[in-house]
Amino acid sequence: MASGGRLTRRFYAGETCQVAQALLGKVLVHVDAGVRRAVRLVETEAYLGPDDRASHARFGPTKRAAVMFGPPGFAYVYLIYGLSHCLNVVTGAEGFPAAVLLRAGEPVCNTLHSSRGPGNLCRALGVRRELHNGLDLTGETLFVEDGPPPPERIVSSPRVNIAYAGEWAERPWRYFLEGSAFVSGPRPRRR
DNA sequence: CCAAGGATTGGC
DNA sequence: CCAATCCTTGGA
Repeated sequence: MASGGRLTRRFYAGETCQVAQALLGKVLVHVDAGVRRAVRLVETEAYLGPDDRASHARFGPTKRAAVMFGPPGFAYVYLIYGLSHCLNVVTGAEGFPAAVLLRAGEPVCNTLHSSRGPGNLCRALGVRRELHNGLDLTGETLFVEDGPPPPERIVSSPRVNIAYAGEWAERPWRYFLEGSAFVSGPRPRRR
């Protein structure tokens, strides 16, 4: 596909951990009332399947998590701690609940705020649950643009703030670009 | 119906 | 370190 074009549903339908890594270096865009707000993604996390004890899908297709059970390429946006919105992209096959949490990006254009951390990333782009949850990411409002592979090395680590998930907390399903100053939380040297 | 707690953040 | 703040979930 042409570099710079929007990612297709086929892209999001891929295996979740691969999609999480493939999103790094790509550009997340929100066309906000005609204003293009964008960041280059530098940190993601995979939430994989109904058995993942860290995933919102662990309780089944509840009202909140229903989007994760739907087709790939849609936005799952939720409110956490009554304060922060978090943006995920639904991945994998329809019926299998999986998503990639977009945790941080480096500012590209018209950002409203720091984009370091999942709540901040949403604030930077003007993404909110009431506006964007369930939105089709192959549309023209909120989408990710394809591009060349990032020059930085991709590093993995356990996911952040999911200690409650028992042994699932150990899975190295957090991915980020090594050396990026825009990555949130703990930054291991390498893996 | 009610209690508990969270895929976070920013301030002390 | 810890409170903010509200929504979601599970259990009575």
